Amino acid sequence: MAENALPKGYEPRDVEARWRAHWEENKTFHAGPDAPGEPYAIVIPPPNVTEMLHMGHALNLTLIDVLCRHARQKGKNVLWIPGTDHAGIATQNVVERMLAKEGLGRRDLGREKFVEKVWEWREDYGGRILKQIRSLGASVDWDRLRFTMDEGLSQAVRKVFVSLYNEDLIYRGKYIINWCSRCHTALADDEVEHETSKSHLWHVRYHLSDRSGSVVVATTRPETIPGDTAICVHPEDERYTAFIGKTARVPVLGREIPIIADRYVDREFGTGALKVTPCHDHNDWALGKTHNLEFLQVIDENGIMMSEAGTYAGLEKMECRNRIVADIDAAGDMVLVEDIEHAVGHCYRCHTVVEPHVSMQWFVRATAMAERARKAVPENSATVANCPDGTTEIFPATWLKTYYHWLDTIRDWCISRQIWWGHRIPAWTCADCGQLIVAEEAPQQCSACASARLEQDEDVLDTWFSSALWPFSTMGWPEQSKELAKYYPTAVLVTGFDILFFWVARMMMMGTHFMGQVPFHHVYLHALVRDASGRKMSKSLGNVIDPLAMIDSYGCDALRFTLTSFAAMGRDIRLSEDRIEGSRHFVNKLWNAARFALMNLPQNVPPPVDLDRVEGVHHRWILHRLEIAKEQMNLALDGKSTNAQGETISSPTGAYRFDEAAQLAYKFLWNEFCDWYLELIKPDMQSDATRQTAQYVLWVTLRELLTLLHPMMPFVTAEIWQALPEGSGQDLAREPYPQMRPACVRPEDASRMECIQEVIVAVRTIRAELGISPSVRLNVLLHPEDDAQAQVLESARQMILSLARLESLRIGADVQAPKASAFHVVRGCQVIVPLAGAVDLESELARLEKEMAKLEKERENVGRKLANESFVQRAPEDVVRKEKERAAQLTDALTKLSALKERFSEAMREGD
RNA sequence: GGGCAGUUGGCUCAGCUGGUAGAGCAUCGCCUUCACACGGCGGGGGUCACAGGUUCAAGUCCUGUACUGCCCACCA
Repeated sequence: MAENALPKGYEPRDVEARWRAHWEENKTFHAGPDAPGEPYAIVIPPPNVTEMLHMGHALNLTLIDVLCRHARQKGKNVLWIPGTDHAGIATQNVVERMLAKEGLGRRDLGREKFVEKVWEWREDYGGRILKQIRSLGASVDWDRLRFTMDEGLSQAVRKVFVSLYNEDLIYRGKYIINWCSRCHTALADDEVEHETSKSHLWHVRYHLSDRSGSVVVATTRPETIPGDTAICVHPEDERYTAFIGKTARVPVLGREIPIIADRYVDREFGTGALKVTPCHDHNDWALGKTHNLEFLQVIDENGIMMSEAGTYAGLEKMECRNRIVADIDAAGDMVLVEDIEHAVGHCYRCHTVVEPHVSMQWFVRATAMAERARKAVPENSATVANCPDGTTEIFPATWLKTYYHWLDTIRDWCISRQIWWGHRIPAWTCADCGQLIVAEEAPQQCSACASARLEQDEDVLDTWFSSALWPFSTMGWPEQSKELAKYYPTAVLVTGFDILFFWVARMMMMGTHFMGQVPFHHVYLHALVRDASGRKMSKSLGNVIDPLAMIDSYGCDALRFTLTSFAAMGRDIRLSEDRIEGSRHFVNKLWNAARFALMNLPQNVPPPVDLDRVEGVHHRWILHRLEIAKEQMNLALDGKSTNAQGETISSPTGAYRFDEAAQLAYKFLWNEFCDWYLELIKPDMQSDATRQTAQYVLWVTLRELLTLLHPMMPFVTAEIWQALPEGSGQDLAREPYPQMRPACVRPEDASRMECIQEVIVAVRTIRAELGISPSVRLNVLLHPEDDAQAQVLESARQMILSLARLESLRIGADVQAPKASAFHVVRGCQVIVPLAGAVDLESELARLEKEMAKLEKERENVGRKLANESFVQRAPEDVVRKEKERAAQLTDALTKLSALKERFSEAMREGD
């Protein structure tokens, strides 16, 4: 025995720290366009610099890492670009909060100073998330770390802005947008989250100016009444047709407004009459435009009533609401106050209620770009031919419709933000002549009047504007870099479905427009991580499971394995700590299996034996199972594999089946390698005649098994690998995927081994159910079905003796079962366990009867099927054949068992 | 109002092209067997949400219902 040894317990903390450092120092994951291999690139979904690592990141990074490490094993040229997002509003909020503690506001500092502060903050804290990415073992290329505000990426942003402007795809204008009065900025439509909340529908009477009558309108926002510039009714609504063209007076304020008609009005809702406030409602804005109404702004960007609101000027809007409701009520014009539930928009960053607000903003004209992005994701392979930009496939395909729908109904994208942290809009206005100049670099003088008094636009761009360029801006665009030539389009984008619109769709739009090529071939959308009862993890609920704490308690591999095994497509992940603990047990199992192997392996590489012709049914079996595992792992991750005949086969369930990959690894390691193979070779290790073969097969199997597991659990596998003979000092992360060994695929041998296993299980079952102590060594008789089976069992004599814990084993057609024996029939082989006096015969009889009843029931089912003529006629031949075989098998087993039971009953009678 | 998922043992989930219901955890019994008690061996536990339909055969395909969750949406 060798002195190879691993410590008794696996200590993830030390091991992980060592490998993390090793991989980084050796630049193991550095990639470059000149290296060989088919390109395989992935860009990280850049976390916000402000963020701390949460389970969503952990899942995302783990899945990407599994793909990257697997692709590297397959000899691909793998580039994984890491980076972070400047996250405009979020980061500005964080720094503002920090300043607030010192009693400072951003305006106290001024723009320049404030932005400086943010950069300082980023210097101090921006590295946190990067460190946390490291702790997960993500195999990114750290030499290519990017930040959306890097000079290179900022240049890309300016270039894109200017090009789109010159193509008339970016324009500036005064429009109604979503305004967050807390963040003090415009928001894009999808940055507004709608939530239903309880409110009231106020029915307010508006008197006609000519005193001929009144119209009651229903509103959810009485505070906007001062901004009313019309009342709108449906043109065919008999209740109101007489009023159309007349004027009415705004309650309390008394201003005169027209009554107009538009088919937009829903006659069923409220009173069927609508007050129109063009400056404070999106719909009313549109109505105001078509009907050429007055635009009257009464609420300012801080949510305070403006001078146009008359007596209400200066009030906060909610206060105004209360006052105006009271005043209308006092005037006797509040007809009804209804309780309703309706959707109210909130800021996705700070959750403040969003106010429709009219202001000068920049927009991207989205329709044409959206159409191109849509076309690049064909519905089926038939339409692939018509895709000049290449194609992107979305996994799981259930998201396809959602993607289409969003692009089909897209509206122009508001890209300007009234904050200071971000890419400042490259547009200047001439203070003298008002000329607008859009340019990549600051112009020296006005292009129209040559004035030098140019003022840059105050706004910055939406954060998603720069992240939309991420797949190519990180590779050096607008330079025609070697990276772009080699790695673009990237292989796959892995991200959560929650940013399908924010990010994925916009990358598709920008990628197709500027590169003429989709940014990625595949999009894999993973689930959200929830808590054990399905709730979203949030600090306020206190149900957050911190990945770093989990890594600390259970090890990174345990966390990674848990996330991988949970990542079934199209389903949210309900994570609980005991699942992670369960995975730690798995990691530990591997560790201990490796310890056992090392105790039994020589110091050096064991002398090879010819695996294609290796003796020993258990060796042949494990090698067969190993081949299957290799194939299955490919199928699960790539969706395709090469089989023993060298043909390409594809998985019916497609690629990115992380859950399948994990389960496969789990079963192979635990249920096959540990439960059976390691036990089976223990006797081999005791004898010079068998040791060498066992050592070699063990060594090969363990090495390949480690390779298969490595993408999911890189640390523990790397640690074991370097302790193995020939692994010492080497890095598993650089090891290729094990070659297929077609000659080792031998289903007949696997079947023989299964027969042996079933015999062993039969003895164990008898022992357990009859309460025979494991320490009692049994004498067992086997009466095989035929000579071939006899030979198989004979060859496995040592294994059966060992695993079933036997004193002696007799195999033969001539064995005579003592009357007082326990029985089982396995594949036609009678398994006979003679019972010593101490055993309770009654319980054996009960056990036997239970067993027979089970078989009897099954035989009935099968019999019924075969008796059904239409089954025999219509079912496929091999299904019928299988059923017939099964029937014969059951009959045989029952015949044998009832004969044995007869003898057994005799024994009991004699015993009495 | 539209769209999309989900509903399988106590819990969390697999189940591909329809052919005798699986796993992990939990549970019960036995076991300190020289890799592992973070372990070993064996057992118990499911009318696959409900109702129809297609089929020789349905957890698996079709239709409908119920419940849960998510996304989208400018009915004030």
